[in-house]
Amino acid sequence: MTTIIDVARKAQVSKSTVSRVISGNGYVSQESRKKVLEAMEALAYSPNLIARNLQSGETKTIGFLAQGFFDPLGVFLQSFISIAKTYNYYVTLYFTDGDKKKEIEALNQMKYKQLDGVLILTRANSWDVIEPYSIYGPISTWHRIDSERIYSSYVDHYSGYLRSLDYLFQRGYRSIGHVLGNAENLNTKARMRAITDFNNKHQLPLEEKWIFHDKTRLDNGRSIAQLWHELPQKTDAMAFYTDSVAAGFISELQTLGYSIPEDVAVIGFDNSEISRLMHITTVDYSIKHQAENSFIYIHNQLNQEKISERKMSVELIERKTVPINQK
Amino acid sequence: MTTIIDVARKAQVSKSTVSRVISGNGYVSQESRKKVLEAMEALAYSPNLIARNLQSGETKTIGFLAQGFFDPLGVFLQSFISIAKTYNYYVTLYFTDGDKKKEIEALNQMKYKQLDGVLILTRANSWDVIEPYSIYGPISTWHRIDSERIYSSYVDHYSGYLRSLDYLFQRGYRSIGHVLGNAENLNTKARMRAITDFNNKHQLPLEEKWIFHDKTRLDNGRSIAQLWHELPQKTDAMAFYTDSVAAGFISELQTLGYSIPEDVAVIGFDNSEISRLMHITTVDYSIKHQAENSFIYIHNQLNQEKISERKMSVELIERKTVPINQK
DNA sequence: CTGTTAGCGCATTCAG
DNA sequence: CTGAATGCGCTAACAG
Repeated sequence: MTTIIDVARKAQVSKSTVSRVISGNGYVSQESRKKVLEAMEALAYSPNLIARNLQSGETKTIGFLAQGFFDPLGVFLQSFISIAKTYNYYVTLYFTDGDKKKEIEALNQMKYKQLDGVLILTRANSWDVIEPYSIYGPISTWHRIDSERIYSSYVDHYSGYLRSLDYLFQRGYRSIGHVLGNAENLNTKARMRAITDFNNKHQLPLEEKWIFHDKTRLDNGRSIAQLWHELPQKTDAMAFYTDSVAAGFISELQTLGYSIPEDVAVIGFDNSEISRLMHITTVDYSIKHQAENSFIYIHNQLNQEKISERKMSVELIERKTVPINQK
Repeated sequence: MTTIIDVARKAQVSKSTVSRVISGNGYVSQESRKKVLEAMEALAYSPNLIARNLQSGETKTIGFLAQGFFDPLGVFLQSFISIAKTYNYYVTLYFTDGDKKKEIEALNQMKYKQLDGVLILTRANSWDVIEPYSIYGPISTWHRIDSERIYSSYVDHYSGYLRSLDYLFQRGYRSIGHVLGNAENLNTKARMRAITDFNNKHQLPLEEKWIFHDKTRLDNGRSIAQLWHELPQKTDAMAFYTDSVAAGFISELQTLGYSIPEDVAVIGFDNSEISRLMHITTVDYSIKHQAENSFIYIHNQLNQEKISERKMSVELIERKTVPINQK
């Protein structure tokens, strides 16, 4: 392996001079520069970034934590990596499988100086446990949390969900079921408020048994389909907190012999690829921008030059799973 | 930041002793060990991994290169990360967007000592360009290539595809269209051979216009649906090289007013989540095992202790898009 | 069993 | 404009 010293020797200069031409810091005469460049070329020299990292104290890499693979992750990840690359950051992935220890290990990589910052897509530990790690480096997430120390690129799920419900109402649906995420999640709470306000506005009763909590997300809505199937009095529409779960719900109901949307209308959330493929009406809230903002926060904490945040937006995407109600 | 020296000072020993208790190499008396452990605790010391990496010359991280996000990537990635973690490796992701320069940059990270090895899921450059980088570290891929220097965890696409075609034949289909990947890809060539042999065996004519090459993969089969729609004489079945393209094909045909499988039967490949959701009959060839084998190769190149490879298998998954042909 | 010494490869003072 | 010296934090070889 050729090092800076080999280059220096070959170019007949000191290694500091070589270092200067590589980094571009400091003055170097044309002549010296030329000699160094030639020597580098001749020796096929390439810098050892570990050494540079040790010196600078940073690795230019950001950890991306998620429990595992689920649908919106793809879009988020791709946008995140893309913007990170633009600003010369790398992204390393940690799947925790919901294991708290694994998550802590990943968080600790900041302490060990392996990671400059961390993005949490889906967490395993409670925020109280995670928060203290922010002393080792910036942490951001797309979940809605109230914290001074963790950035949240959340969108307004209250109004987003209300948008879905109003749309169902306009199209003639009155008995609406809800599939929400983990009850402790603030996004879920925002949706719960939307449900309450929606029911009050339209004088609809709140049916507790029509609210489902999909805690695991693992079976992608299949179990929810079973529960719906066993419902004595079925809803004529179902609103979901995420497309992949809506997709699994539809898929399973079809297996059980139902037709969608004839037997039940479905509205998703995320506008992910699966919703496009399965013609599911959904809500787009720009995961891309969220990913970018999450990165921007981390970047701005780490660097002097600041990037400005992207604007968020929410949009309803009409497809085929919410026709006008004929019943 | 507290370093090994602070700990040594506090514990009243030399830094080598501290290093010994951390790494577990060499002998340390109970007494010294105890003092060191206490000091570490008291100072909340944690090792700087960059320094360790500089010393060892490796980073324990593997680059995962892909053009961008597409369906089977999720399963592959998850399995890959999972096994990598088991052997204490990290995975950093590089999306090339099909840009050759970006891919080279990523490959160069091995030269810069930032990456110990590289997995290529989908490439941008030709293999001839990629191969020389193997001098900097092990490279593996799931594509089928003939190379001494790049490992290929491919499965036998010839027999896998023949399996699909025989299944279609058994179920009564005689006019079969094919959607294949890039024509230069060896997997594609294997499938072409399967088509030829299949046609010969059953005395079916080879219809060139029924063979489609999906070069981009970007629109997920939508354009193929258009082409099929414009076919003067339509096939009664379509076989695909990957599920996501089959899914897009179905989705687009539905938009055009067709019914699947009534108007055309569809068989996919990969057994990915999307095929399960959309009830697409497909072939499972254990992406998980491929991911594991890809990692195992890299690991074995890098380490003394060898892990043994996983066995591969191919299995047909019957779902709803290939009913018995009634026509 | 332990301390001293010498690097790993590079960047950055500080003189000159 | 350039070289010598120092250090980033840790590991490993070598004496003792």
